[in-house]
Amino acid sequence: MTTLLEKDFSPSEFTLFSEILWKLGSGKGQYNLRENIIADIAILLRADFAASYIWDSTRNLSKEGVIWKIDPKAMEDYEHIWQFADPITTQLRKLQKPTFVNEVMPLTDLKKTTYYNEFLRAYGLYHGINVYFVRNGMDIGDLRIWRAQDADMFGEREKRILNLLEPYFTQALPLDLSTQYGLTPREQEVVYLVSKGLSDKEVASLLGIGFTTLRTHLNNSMRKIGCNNRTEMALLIQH
Amino acid sequence: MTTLLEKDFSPSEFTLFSEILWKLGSGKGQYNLRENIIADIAILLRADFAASYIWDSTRNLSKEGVIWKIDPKAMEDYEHIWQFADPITTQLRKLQKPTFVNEVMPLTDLKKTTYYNEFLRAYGLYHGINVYFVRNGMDIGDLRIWRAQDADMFGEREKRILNLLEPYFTQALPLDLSTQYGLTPREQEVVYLVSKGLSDKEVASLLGIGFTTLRTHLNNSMRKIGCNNRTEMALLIQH
DNA sequence: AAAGCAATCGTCAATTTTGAGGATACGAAT
DNA sequence: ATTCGTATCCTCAAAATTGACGATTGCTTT
Repeated sequence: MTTLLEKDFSPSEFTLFSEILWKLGSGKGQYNLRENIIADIAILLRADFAASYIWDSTRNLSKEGVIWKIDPKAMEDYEHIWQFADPITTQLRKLQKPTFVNEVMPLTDLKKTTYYNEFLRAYGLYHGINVYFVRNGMDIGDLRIWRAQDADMFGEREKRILNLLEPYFTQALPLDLSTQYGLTPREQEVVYLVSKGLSDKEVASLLGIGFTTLRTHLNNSMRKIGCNNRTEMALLIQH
Repeated sequence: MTTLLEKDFSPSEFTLFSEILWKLGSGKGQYNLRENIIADIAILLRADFAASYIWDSTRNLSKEGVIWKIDPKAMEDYEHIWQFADPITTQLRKLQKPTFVNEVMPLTDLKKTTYYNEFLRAYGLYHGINVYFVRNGMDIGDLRIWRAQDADMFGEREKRILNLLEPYFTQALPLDLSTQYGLTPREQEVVYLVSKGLSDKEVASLLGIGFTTLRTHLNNSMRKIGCNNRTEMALLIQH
């Protein structure tokens, strides 16, 4: 484990760091963990913008974006258009450790790309540091942190922090029920609600579908996940 | 939340602190959390001895002791004899915040007691700092940290650390099913196994009791705990 | 046009879980 | 000696869960 330096944190940053570790520990496997933590991470890294995606290896694309101080339109644009012309993410992902964007492509080269001129620059994303989390060979989420043009570049401090947090994230990020078990969107909703302790009838009425439909989804889900009963499933999903 | 000072930690202590927060978060509700964490806490507080008990308010005594570098005989003596002649614990518990032993009784006074001369001194427990964790008005566990006679007294550093950790502990320590819900020993076993995802039949055969007996225990437990179904119970127990 | 997938609804039967009673035996406490 | 709590077992019934099928619709991909 990388050792942080004492000067890496101000007292309030130290508290923030404690809170992040707490959230990563106690929110382990929690569905909206990335939403809950992205702002803290960004502030701790003294960043101006932050995003987090999950890589869907079956469809070869980034999905389920979570953003902080980034224009929601940017996320939409990225998910629909720009990720397919993104010249840096593929390489950054391969490294599987905190990496500056300029380590995989010098800024001078990046500036020549349409991706930079029409996407990154348009939304003020200038200095970048990314990290991709992998568990059992499966991508389970990433962090893409940016600073504005007038800010300093990210430095070793930010790498040290992300290195330290990396194993915590890797353990804490929830399974992606879609890519891990091949659950359809509807099946995921069903599994999520059942795993909260609701009865079949309650879930069916919550989702506004028939009881028999719910039973079909739940049967298929349990078979895919490989659980013998709903309690096992709840423990697996909620950790 | 108390803010730690940068100088409170060496780099390795900082790492240790991170690990403690991680354990408190990820081991939330875990049965043997105190065993898992007491050594880390003691080392972080630069202590020589450490113990942790749970207060049973129905019987008015400390139980389920967990110790670090303390003679097991000391724990036995304390649980059976000395806790009933302990002049400091009651007062320390009332304060419900990290407190030095000499804040509730000056060392000169303490030294006049049999408790000191025949118990504390016999086992080398000289400078003490205690903290008692309370959730929903229920005692859920404590920390009793000691240094030897030749060591320095605990100081504000240790108070700051314990103050910071206090809310984490309060959330992380498991419920005591006996004192919190009045579960009998057998009911606790049943609840624990059912909450692991086992079926009624499996639990019955594991415990070597009849199915109907198990059903009785489980019915009584669920009523006492106030859960609507076993999934809810599993989530509550296992977090 | 055909095949495949997701979401919906259905039946039928077996199994498990939950609820509401009551009963006996044993040991500890009053 | 009686009460109390714990553990054990019982019946009967209702409700919920699980398993194994099939079937339709609409949408996407080939």
